[in-house]
Amino acid sequence: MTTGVKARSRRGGGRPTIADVALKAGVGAITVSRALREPDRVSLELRRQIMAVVEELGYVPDRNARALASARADVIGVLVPSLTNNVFAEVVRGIYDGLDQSHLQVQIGNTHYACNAEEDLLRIFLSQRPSALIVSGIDQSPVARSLLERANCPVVQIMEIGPEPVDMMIGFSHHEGGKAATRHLIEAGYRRIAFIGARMDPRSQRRLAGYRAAMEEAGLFDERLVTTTIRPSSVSMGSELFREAIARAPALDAAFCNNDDMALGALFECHRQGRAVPSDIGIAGFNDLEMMEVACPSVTSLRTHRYEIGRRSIAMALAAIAGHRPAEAIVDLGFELIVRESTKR
Amino acid sequence: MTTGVKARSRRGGGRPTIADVALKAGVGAITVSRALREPDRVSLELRRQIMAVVEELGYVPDRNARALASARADVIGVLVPSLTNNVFAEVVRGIYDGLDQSHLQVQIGNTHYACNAEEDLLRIFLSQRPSALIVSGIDQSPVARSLLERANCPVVQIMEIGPEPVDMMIGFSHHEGGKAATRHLIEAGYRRIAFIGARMDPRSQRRLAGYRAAMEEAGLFDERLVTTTIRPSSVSMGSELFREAIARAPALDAAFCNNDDMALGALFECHRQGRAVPSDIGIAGFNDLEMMEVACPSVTSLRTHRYEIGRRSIAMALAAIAGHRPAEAIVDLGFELIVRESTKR
DNA sequence: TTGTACGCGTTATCAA
DNA sequence: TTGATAACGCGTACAA
Repeated sequence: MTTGVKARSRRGGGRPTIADVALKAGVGAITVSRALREPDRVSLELRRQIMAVVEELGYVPDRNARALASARADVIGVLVPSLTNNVFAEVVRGIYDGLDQSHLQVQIGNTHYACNAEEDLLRIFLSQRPSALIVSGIDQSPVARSLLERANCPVVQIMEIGPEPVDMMIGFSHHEGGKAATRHLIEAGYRRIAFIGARMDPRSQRRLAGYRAAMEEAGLFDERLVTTTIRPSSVSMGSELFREAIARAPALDAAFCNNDDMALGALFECHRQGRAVPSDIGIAGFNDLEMMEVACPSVTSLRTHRYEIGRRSIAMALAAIAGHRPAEAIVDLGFELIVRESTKR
Repeated sequence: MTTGVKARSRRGGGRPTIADVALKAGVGAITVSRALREPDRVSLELRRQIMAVVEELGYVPDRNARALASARADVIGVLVPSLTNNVFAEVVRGIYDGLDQSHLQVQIGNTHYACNAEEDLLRIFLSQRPSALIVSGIDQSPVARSLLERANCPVVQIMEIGPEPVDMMIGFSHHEGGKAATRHLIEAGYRRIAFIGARMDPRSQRRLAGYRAAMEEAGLFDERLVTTTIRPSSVSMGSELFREAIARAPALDAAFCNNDDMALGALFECHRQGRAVPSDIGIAGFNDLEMMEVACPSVTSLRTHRYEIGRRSIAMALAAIAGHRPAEAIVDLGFELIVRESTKR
């Protein structure tokens, strides 16, 4: 017997180990390891032999042992502020799709829009030595940012772009988006255009800033047109804030909502109050969820490429893991204004 | 020196290890380990001493090493068929909330409603030796079921209940739900009640069966009233299938939709076609998403306790991990019919 | 291309 | 209550 392999007695639950496979295949453990991870470096004959034994024994590599030995877990940590928010649900879908047949796994962390939760999750992720990290937004706390900078793995910030990436970035400008939607309402002939926003996380704040810039540019800005809350956004919150907005500014003739759920709520509220959309009130949303197209009337919205962001963020991470730095560290995917019935005055 | 601890040179990235802490605190490595995991078994004095060093060095236990040594990862694997589906997004939210301050982590796997993906993900999860598994539905493939039975950890099946749990179960009867919603439409005076369903996964199939049972019971069943597709459900698909349904059965006077997105799509389509809801057409959905309440008209739906399911499934898993088997292996959370304007004829 | 020796950081076991 | 020793299962470094 030329191999020094021996099957030891087990502490754990009898699962076959690499040593069992090696023994049965008559090769060294390391050859089994290579046959699985870098098949090209093992002769065809041995490889086949090994794979047969792997099948026969139902051998599955132990990820924990692998991670310990290589000081790197085959995990990509993903931090999102919400999973019930359709937008992030689609980002996550893009991430899973972009992963495709990679051997890596995604681990989702939900920060609930709280930066201390973000720091905690980051620490937990880092304790696993992830292969890469994907985080939402660009407003990390100083602590979180410092953790990311010392993460010793590729980092992709998604959904937004800004001047100082930790590493890589892919998203779009929420400020420009807010400005574009507002300008469209102005060009459509609306004048008393309200901003309605819930949650008001940093991205919504920037949309509001874009709205404000466009309104001031046109000499139309009025504080009373802005109605916001930090409470979570939802369809019913859209209805509620629309009622508030009308109370504050009875003459308003349009509403730019910080997302599509809110826009839908505003639309329903208009129905209920007998206000015609778009003739009495124009409505524009943000993100362009699938239902905006089919609503009655259909709702103007700013399409954001969130699925694409998810997909490409993973691609960037995988490339970086493989050692290929992207030509551009910052990718602006932009947005697209989709004009529909709700703003055709 | 009474301790045999020595700090070795590092291959990994210089993170402090338990040996560093032990050395500095003048104790054995195992004592540090215990101080962190079972503080009660370490004297107060040593514990304080150790914790101070932990703080000072910023020591974080390596999860991979811990998992390897204990043959158990502090991970709960969760398998859901979708994340963009609001229902599962809320289940997942409940799961995260139920986890609370537990040291365990959740790892989400998305099966995309495909049972081969379920098997693959199960294998990946099992290769980590998870502390527990939570899986959606009760229709696992024989292979998946066998993997679960040999998983050697608590298993919770969620969203449905059935006769033969792998281990534990929490959910409700989709058959009864479908029956209850349909009976309500019948009692409200509707006769030509269509069933409109997309995706038609096993749970939707059972809703359909419940619909059929109620219709046959009332002598109202007609094949032509059923319109389904395996394509994914969405608001626009609701509109599309409603048009199909009307083409197949022009005299239909109500629609029971297999979920709320579909119901909303049907509602919008009625608006577009000038059909009054609820007088011309009654509409009922399933799940009772938040927006059903605020839609115009508000939409009748069957409220399901999906957040609660997530929350309690984790509680059951945590209890089982701690060795406390529940009194009842099967928990039926039921549902609640919420009657609103859309079916008030 | 293949194998040997050893380290990865922690916990289980058993002894003190 | 505490510690020495030996796993845990695999990958790295280096040698053959």
